[in-house]
Amino acid sequence: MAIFFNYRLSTVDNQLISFTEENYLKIIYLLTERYNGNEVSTNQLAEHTQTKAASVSDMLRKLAEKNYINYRKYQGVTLTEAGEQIALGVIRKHRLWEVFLVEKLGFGWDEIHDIAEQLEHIDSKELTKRLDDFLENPKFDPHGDPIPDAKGKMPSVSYLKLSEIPLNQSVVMMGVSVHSPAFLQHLDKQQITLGCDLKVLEISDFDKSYGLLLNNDIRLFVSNEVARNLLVQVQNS
Amino acid sequence: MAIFFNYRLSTVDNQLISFTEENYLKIIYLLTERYNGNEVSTNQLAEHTQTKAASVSDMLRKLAEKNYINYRKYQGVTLTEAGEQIALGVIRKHRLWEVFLVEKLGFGWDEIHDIAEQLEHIDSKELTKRLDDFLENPKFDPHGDPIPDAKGKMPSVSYLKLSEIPLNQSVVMMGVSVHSPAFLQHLDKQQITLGCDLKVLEISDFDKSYGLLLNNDIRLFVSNEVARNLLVQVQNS
DNA sequence: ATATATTTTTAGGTTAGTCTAAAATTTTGT
DNA sequence: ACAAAATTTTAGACTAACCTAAAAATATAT
Repeated sequence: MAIFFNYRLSTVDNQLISFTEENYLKIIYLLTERYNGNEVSTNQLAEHTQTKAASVSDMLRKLAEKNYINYRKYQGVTLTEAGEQIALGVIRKHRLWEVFLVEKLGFGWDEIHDIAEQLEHIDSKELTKRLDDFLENPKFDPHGDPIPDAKGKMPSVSYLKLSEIPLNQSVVMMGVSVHSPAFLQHLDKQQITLGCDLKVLEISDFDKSYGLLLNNDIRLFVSNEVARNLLVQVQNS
Repeated sequence: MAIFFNYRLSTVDNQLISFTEENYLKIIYLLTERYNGNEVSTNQLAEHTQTKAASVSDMLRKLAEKNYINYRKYQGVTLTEAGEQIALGVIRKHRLWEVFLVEKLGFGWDEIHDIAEQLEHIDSKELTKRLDDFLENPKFDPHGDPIPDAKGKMPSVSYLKLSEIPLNQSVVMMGVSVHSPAFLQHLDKQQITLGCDLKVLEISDFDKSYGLLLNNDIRLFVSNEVARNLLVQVQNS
């Protein structure tokens, strides 16, 4: 009765949990967050897990049995406290490894997602702790996403979309709501980086694109789609 | 037909290969090395994979079909060139991550094995390359084992057991042939570390234990078993 | 040299996580 | 408000990797 190395003990309840289960819980957390706490649907999960709805249904039954999710048939799911703790543990590891990849190994922010998807499942409390210290306890990952703390608490952030900011209001770029390499590389090309200063000077009547002032210096236009996926904060005095 | 994340493309032949298959190939490599190129038996593999002989037989059939091993029923196995390349890739990652854990995160050499067993399966050529550079291209891991190069070549080393060294011959401690935490901690307590100087002053008639001079300074006795598992090299002039 | 012991393989079964096809439920549009 | 469309679940199958029990092959010991 060998215990496979893709099974590990959850820190929450000492049950065995697999890579696959961890992945589902992580995705449920992120989708719940994205849709303001609403239930996540089977089809959404199928899309994000790259499987079929039927497979998701099976897994939801299993996760519900283990009390990681609240599940009423046909009504979508939310995480229980136990499920959320597991999800946050995985997300913490994912984001810490992303910091490692960028800060220590010199990867670009567009290259790290797939590697972090693997590293997030490495199971060692001590490793996570030491990695966190080695990185000097970062609070945000290279995309500006907050890193949950060791106790399983996600810091709350209050970012706004650039598209919601009034004209001529100076803001700081804090994050992105899309992580695709194409989007991130597109930002790189225009030197839009985390921490840069942005000001919306105009919104074009023609195509709703945004005329920006970057770092009080450079004028450029970005598409409406870009503006909706840039997360910013008003200058803290 | 989702492709699981515990399957990845082998660099050798573009076939899909699982964690489990990688593990078998790694273990076959290490056992073949330990027993001077002799075939590895089903029972040996069962012991090291923590499974039953019947399960090993199944896997051997599968690995033989994929041409990773040379397998004649009842006669044990050796690796093919393709199998060896995969094994060396895994061992390279294992040993690089061990260096990382000790040199960058401050783990003890007795604490790293289980974590490296997980990290060795992370699949990213670029990550391995950058990690290697970050660690300044180490040639040996924290136990003194040589690290295969990126081309899949294992450096040859010529270590001798301390138990094979003539009396009063000064040698340098280069490695250990057992990696158990208990053994490594035992060495720590006596300050026997990689790179230290050793000289056998006497072998006790009473219990065949070894009287040593450590760093031309400290006298101590170690058991015969310890002496047989210390790998050393005669001072290179 | 042959009987006995050991090792290895085969046969038949289990579980996790996937699939397709069909049935059940919910949502949408008029 | 009900028919049609969309979503979700169930039923039945498949594969990888494991298991136990039994059969086959090899090694050992007198």
